[in-house]
Amino acid sequence: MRISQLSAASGVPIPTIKYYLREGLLPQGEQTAATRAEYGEGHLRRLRLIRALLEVGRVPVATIAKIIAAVEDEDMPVHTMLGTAHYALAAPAEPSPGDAGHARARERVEALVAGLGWHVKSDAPTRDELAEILVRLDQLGMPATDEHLHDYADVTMRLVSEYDMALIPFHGPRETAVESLVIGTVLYGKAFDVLRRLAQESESARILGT
Amino acid sequence: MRISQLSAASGVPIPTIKYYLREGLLPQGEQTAATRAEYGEGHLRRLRLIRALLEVGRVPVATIAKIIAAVEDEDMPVHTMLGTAHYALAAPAEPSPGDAGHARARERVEALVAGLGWHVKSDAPTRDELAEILVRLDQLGMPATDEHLHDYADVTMRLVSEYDMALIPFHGPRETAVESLVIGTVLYGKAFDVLRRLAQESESARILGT
DNA sequence: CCGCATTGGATAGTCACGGTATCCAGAGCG
DNA sequence: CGCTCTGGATACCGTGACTATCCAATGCGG
Repeated sequence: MRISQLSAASGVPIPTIKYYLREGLLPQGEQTAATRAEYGEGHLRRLRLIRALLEVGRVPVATIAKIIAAVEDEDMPVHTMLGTAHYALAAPAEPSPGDAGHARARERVEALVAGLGWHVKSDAPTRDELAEILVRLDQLGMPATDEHLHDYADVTMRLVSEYDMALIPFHGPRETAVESLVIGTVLYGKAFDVLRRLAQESESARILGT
Repeated sequence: MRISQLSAASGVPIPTIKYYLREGLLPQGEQTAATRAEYGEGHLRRLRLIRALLEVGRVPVATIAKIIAAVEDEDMPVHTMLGTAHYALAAPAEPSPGDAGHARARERVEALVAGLGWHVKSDAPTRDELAEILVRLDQLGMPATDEHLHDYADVTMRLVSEYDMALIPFHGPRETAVESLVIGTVLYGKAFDVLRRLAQESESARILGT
């Protein structure tokens, strides 16, 4: 498959494919001559993953590049690779950590994670991310209660272990494992978000009786 | 409170506050002289809301402006205002709707919503948003099962009605109602997302035995 | 075997977004 | 009475994700 066919099959313009090649999101095609390269099914599949992450997940190109780099580093053990990919998907750290409110919120997060018995690294950026949200909710006068958080967390864990993680072939090829993880995190995460908004509309309509 | 104090109290630079005033995110202060205006608690509160939506929710400035405009249009009934605000938070429509895959996915969404007995307007953008995600999952070879979607939906509805909607003062002042709705949608939505990623890390660690 | 479209590769330009920076003239405070 | 602050207007900037242009080397169709 030449680049024009890859473009036609994926719906992605040629200049954009070249851009992805430059940024390392797509592996180079197999060179057949100085000015000719061949692309395969893997490229098409990768392209679909990239577009889904960009358009549905709004994941920055630079973040996708980091994940791809981890996949392609054959020396990296699978669990390290998955951890790298996972953390890359966290929201970039806000400048806020450093004040007193954040430190207090951070402690609430520690207590929550410990209380649930979850195995989360103590330097996981996700912890700060959650703490930051708690700070904002406090500032806005709608603090989250411990009960609320616990209930959310319990439900989340059940769904994650029942569906999302069950789909991941941890012991298959590196690329497939990371693909499943990323799809589980980003696309199913988004699906959940949309379902939430659908449920909100429905409840709102019911309450207001429209 | 003058603009410099508002800036100091909120941590938002003066030029940025002026920018928000220009964009209509923040109401004008009360003019006390040709070159002097007074800002109040409401402005500070509004600023905190704006920053939370921007920084945590990554909601575009233009979207926030639309929501504010609906709040300030006193002629608009509360349920219309809430609907406007809610739809503004949906992801901007992708160019994809129009092909066969999307139409089929859209039918699955109709069936799901109908099966759940939810009251969601038939032209809600949220429906297309969910359909689009289903299309991507199919293309990526990880289609969502009906059981999966149903389970996600049931859980979501329980949490939404038990917590998110319970917090909204539907019959209070317009501004407060929309604020609660938006916070419920955006900030709690984000909190859920982060909890999901925490749960995934924990499960992944458990399975890989690290 | 020739000519013109296609290819890979490199470089530069574009557009949207969310701010920043600069300027200005009129207050007001010390 | 001068120095700072204010509101208002306009112009500029940095990032991110492309998109356009050029170029020389193919290579296929006739």
